[in-house]
Amino acid sequence: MNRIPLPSLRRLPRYLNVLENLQRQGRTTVSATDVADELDLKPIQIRKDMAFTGIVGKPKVGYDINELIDAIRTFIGWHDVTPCVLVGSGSLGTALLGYEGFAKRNLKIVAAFDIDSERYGRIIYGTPVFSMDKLAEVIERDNISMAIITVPTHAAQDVTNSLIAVGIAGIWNFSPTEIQVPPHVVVKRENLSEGLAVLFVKMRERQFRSPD
Amino acid sequence: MNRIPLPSLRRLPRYLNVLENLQRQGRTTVSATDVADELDLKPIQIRKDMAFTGIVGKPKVGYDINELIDAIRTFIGWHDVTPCVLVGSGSLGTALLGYEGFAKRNLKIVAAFDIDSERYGRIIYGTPVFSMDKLAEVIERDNISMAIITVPTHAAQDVTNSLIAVGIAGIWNFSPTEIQVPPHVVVKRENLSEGLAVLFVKMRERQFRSPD
DNA sequence: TAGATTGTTAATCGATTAACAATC
DNA sequence: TAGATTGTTAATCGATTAACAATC
Repeated sequence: MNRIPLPSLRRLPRYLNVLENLQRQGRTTVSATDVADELDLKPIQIRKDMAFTGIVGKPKVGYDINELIDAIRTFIGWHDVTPCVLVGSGSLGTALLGYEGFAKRNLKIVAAFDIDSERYGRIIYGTPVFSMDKLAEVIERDNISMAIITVPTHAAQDVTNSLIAVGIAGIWNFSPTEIQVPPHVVVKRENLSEGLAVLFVKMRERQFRSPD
Repeated sequence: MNRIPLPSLRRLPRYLNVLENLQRQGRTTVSATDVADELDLKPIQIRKDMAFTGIVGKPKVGYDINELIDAIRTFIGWHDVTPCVLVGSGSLGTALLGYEGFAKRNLKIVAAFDIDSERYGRIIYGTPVFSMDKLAEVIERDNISMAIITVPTHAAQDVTNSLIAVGIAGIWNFSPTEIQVPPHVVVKRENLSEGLAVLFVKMRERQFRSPD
């Protein structure tokens, strides 16, 4: 199977949400049309996307809902617990520490870090906050390969460098800065202003065009 | 000029960040190559994207940096102040109320709302929190057309319905739920699990492939 | 059995990249 | 002036959609 297209990959978690809702309602099978209706997409797109997870459906019946959920979770890597650290325990960092959705996806923030002595030593939503000089120790101890960055712009590159120095392989970057990393490190940007721009322009376009 | 492609639109705020940095350093002109190097993109893509904002550059010289910043900000709609409301003053809502980046883009959260009587009546980072039954009053008073939703999953659709009832045109949805809206309302989802899925799969792919 | 739904192969659509003439 | 950079037109690439045979 080929590498999954990025747009398809982004849709998988949405499918998962829909499927989990249906599962909770007691459904045992689901067709591409069922999912498509829920998300305003076309059934053919759902079938194509699902195929990347390796799931095989049954003509006339659809997909076994448990199998399908399992296939998506396995494909994304949400079946095993992934430990990670969070750097920057400000308001956004705190919000992420308290975000219940991560547990459902088996993401476990084992430790947070901050330079501010007012902040380290505390426990936020069950996660201990350490001073920055404990970073290497904790990451090595728990064999962590992923980090979340929620520090202010001016600190982002320094924090990134520290993380790279201790061997982090993936960074989820919530700071509104383009961090520079070597080619073997994966970065996912999460830049609020991108979403805001999309919303603004879509709203303007909606004003002047017929809604399709 | 045609409608801007979504990927191009998402890149504009990234260009803006780079340009503002260069402007702060005293630069007066910038070439597509300069921006491309900063973001690991190709110059031709930057030129194509910039053209959508209506900016015209000078061969050999590049773009006037002030003009270019202005063109992007005007195109997105970040030149005028946009007032909005935020519904759900939990940890994520609080983080957004404290996010300094919005001021730079002229987004002004004029009021927050919550059903919890422990929360309304307070002021968070300068923004007053009201009870939900004040929603219509505030939105009409300040002529608000945009809302941010940061409520838990189970409340998202109810809140959406209330917002639509009072005439909201655009919703920035941070709750991990697919909300249903009539066709004239624009929604921008901001679903953390999509980003997480992308990061996970990219990290796995990086392990098994040569880094290009 | 008949028809609904899958998965595959082909066609279309849209975004990115390349080529190059125009020009400050 | 010469060469670096723009903007346009064409080519390529990749994702979405359509068509349809296979089948539970």
